[in-house]
Amino acid sequence: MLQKPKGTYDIYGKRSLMMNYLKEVFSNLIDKYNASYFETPMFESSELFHRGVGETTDIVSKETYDFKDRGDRNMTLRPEGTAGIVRSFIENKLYAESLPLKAWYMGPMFRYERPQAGRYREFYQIGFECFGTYDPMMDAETISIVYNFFNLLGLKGVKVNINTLGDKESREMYHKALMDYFKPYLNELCDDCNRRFEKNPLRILDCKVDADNDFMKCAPRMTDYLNEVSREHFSLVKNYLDAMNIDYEVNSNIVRGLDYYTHTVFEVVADIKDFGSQNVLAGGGRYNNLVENIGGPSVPGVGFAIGVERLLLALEYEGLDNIEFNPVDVYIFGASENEKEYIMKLANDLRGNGFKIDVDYESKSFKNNFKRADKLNSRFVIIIGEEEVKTKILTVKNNKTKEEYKVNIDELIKFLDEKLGDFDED
RNA sequence: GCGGAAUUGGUGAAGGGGUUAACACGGUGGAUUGUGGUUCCAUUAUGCAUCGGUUCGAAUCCGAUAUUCCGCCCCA
Repeated sequence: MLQKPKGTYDIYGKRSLMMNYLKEVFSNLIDKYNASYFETPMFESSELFHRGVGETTDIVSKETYDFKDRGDRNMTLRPEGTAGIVRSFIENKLYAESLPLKAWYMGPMFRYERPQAGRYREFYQIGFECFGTYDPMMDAETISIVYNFFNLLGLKGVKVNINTLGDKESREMYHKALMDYFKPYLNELCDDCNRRFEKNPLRILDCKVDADNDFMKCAPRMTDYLNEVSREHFSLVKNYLDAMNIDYEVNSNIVRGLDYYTHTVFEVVADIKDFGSQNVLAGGGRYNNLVENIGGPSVPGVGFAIGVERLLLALEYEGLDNIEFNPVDVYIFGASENEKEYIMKLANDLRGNGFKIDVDYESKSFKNNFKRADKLNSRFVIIIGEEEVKTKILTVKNNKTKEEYKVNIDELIKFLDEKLGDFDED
């Protein structure tokens, strides 16, 4: 049998309800921040990601879906959302408008990885980016959006971990200090860390293999290498988070795997046992050089991305996924084949007036139809027979209370409006 | 990219070489040709991820492949 590609999944049933629900909740929330919705292509020129995400990152060096199109152009399925939004920001010259500009998106991303629970090759992210301000207020606001979103969903035990990478100058100084420090210990470090030493010595700090070594505990700390500007920035971010009563912890091991971050970086983690690394529900940070690196003017940015599948897992784990299909307002069936025309017209009119209608297409038995009405959770059932067509008095049955009403066809819409109101109060 | 475990219907699953693949839920039809949700009856995998091999005989043993899950790496 043909099956879906490894690491992908189909969206239908409860999952589609949940995803629509998440998008709606987020959309409502983010509107309060005056952000606008973006959709950018799922594939872009490969160069964009090489320049944006970073040539040396794992994501670009070994996880992208690359292909040549029929015009022999190098294309890449987007592995994350930020680069595309930045490209759009530059290409549409949005920097010429009044800044800051806030953007949000939700869509599929693609990474060629070994799948696991909460980790797919095609996966969805909800993301946010803000361009045009260096002010730490925006760092704090960005974090607060994720925090508030998760709270809105009812998620408990959400933790915000923050760190600072400092500006370019601080980062280079720290980089050098780490290399100097670890150099003598190179043969004591694990193979992975030996690779990290060249590429990104920061990552050695959160290595699980070497964590117990004594020399790890005395390693130089970022905070000691921050220049005045970086230190001030970070301390203001913390002040603003405090002002909003957001719980956070400074965790100097948060480094992030994307090259573009400067200053604030953060992760929002769930507290679920056996989730392991999948506990990281969202991550983000500030990127003051990215827009320029991609070929735009020097405009700073901050943003985050939420992993939808992981969020869904966390919601399910905490029992916050009790969502059901909206019930049908009215189920209509006929006593015989002869009423089909009448039913088509009636259903069409009612749908046009905003009611959710389903009907019997197969002229099945009464029993069958009532069973179906129950299955659809239909609030009302209307049975059409010769008598009803002739007298224009319809039999409308409340499917919960079993009460039957005789309603003139002209009064039907008013009747349903009133009676359906009762249901909403439950 | 590396290491490990798993895979039986629409779903949850039992069976670990001997011929009708248990049980439960769900689906469909009926008992009940203008009134259902209970109950009862019937039906629902010539099929056990796929392809090969061993065997008189394979869901069961062996091999390869695919997928899923777990750990590592990395990330959302």
